[in-house]
Amino acid sequence: MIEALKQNYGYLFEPPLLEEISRVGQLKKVPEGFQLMDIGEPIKGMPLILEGAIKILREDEKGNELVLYFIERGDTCAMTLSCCVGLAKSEIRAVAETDTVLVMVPVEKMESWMATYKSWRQFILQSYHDRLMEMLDTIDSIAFLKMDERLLRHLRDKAMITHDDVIHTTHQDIARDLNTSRVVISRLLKKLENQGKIQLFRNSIRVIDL
Amino acid sequence: MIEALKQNYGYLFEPPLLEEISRVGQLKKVPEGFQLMDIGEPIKGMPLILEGAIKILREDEKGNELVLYFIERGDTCAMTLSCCVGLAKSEIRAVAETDTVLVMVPVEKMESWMATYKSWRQFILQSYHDRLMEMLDTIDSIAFLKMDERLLRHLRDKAMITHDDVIHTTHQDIARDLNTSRVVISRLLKKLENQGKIQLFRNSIRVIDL
DNA sequence: CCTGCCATGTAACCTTTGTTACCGATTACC
DNA sequence: GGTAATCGGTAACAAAGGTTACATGGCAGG
Repeated sequence: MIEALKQNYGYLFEPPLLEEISRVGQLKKVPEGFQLMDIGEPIKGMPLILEGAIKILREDEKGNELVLYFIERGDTCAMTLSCCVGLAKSEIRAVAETDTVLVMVPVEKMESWMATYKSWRQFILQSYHDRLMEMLDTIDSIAFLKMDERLLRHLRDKAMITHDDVIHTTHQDIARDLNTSRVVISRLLKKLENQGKIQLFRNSIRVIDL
Repeated sequence: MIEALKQNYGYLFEPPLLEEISRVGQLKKVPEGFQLMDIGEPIKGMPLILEGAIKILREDEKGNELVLYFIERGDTCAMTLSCCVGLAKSEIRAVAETDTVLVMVPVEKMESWMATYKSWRQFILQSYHDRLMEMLDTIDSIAFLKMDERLLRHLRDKAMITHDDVIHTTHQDIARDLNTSRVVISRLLKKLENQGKIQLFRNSIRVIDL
């Protein structure tokens, strides 16, 4: 584990911190689709991603969902940090977007490392910053964009995250991610295909206009 | 200034920190409507609010606006913190919602106080947490609610912030805050009035259903 | 007191998005 | 191979929200 940590976080953390992380952290490998955390669940630990990507979702009382953003290798989930400060239950759902390897760090360490390690402090602040900016992006999308542009943006994000211009998904799944209906997504996808921006297949979509 | 600081932040900060703030901070009184910060502007300092309230807005390239949230006495703007970490320019606009008194702290102090004062560290983390939660609220509103519910929520927020169930504003202003058109707002306000939830006057609205 | 601006109300119409229904094609599974 | 479930295309319609246009009435400033 220490090697993988060094590889992904070596440029961020000083050696003693890396060592501490590898001592108290718990390595976890999860398959695509695995739910790492749900709304209302108590926060057990804080994830440091070594490989893969995680999709962060919000849900309302009626079960409507919305993707907030993705986190990738080198990232952590600021929402988790955040919950350690205030209430101890999660406000979001986290689902592995691809097969993912991560280290879970117990939440108790957070505060103490904040005092001890400057690099940890900076990492936490940087994470908060990154997540706030992603939230702003999300707000921009849903507040200012029409569904077709949101859809294209979502497809680009997914292509980016998986490092693959072919996205393996269904119209129904996309509809859930964007909190709309399958029919709307099919309609708009067909339009985007006619505009030459994507290419449609059964169970997959190629993004041309990246 | 030190008295006002003590009154609003005394329960948060230890005396030496309060003293440092009052030494390096700059007291500022601004009238309602005053623009404290704009998008793209470099961040000069970090505001600690002593009295009043500030409206935080987002704008896209086409000039469409959207209110993100309000900050009040005892709050600071995490977006400002955030910008100190990454880029030094603001992603948001800040406008005084009421007459407001605040202390501007130079951004250089942020990092050093983080190492020195535990209470500062906790305050910063708590602020980040609060702001993330407000952003989640905003996302919930625009993603899951219809315009009439968003409108009612906005009116309640404004009433809360000003501690007054009579809101002094115009339909046009509300439309700008919610990124929609005046006609839509007038239509929905009339509907809310017919439902007995509000009462309409020229240049003001009384919120009944708080 | 007159004039012009601003705030509001309302009608008519259009666009975008959501809903329901039904179809054929593909795939998984027995 | 047959059958049920899933996936995607499409039509028809409904609802929400955005746009344009115009009327009324208050109010400020001359």
